Amino acid sequence: MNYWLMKSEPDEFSFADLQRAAQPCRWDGVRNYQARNFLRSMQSGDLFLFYHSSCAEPGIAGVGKIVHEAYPDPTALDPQSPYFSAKASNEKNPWCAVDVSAAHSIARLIPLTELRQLNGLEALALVQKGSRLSVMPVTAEQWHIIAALF
DNA sequence: GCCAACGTTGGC
DNA sequence: GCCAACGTTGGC
Repeated sequence: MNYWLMKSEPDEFSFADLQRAAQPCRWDGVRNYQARNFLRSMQSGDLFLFYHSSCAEPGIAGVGKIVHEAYPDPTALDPQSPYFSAKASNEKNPWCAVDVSAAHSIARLIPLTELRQLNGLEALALVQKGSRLSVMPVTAEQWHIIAALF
């Protein structure tokens, strides 16, 4: 089983939204090749840290799990979608999505400022200067350091 | 709202 | 293939 971290703007889709959902939710709209490649590596059952970005309190809001591996992202083909991509066609869609559900809630949001202070997370792209990667792997070691705060 | 840093585009 | 210009991300 692998661990991941994925960012979402809570104004768009928050961890609470995922918890409220009756069914698995599609994690779509990823339009960066490096992030896309990580989506493709995901397996059903993997856990991920649900990170809130571009908001008043950036940080980890909860834990989700992957319930369906990567498949072509339909929003890339939808001209009405903000994630529409002229590069994509039915025959050849470079973008993909996964399905996720909430795994468990955590006692409090763990702020980015606190994550930056932890030892052992230096290699995590999230805390590296200038990094904008929205989907990234988390090692078991990194996961346990963070999970100790749940 | 500001701005640093990044990824992408497109001219050459 | 280089690189300047541009658009986007995302913390502050």
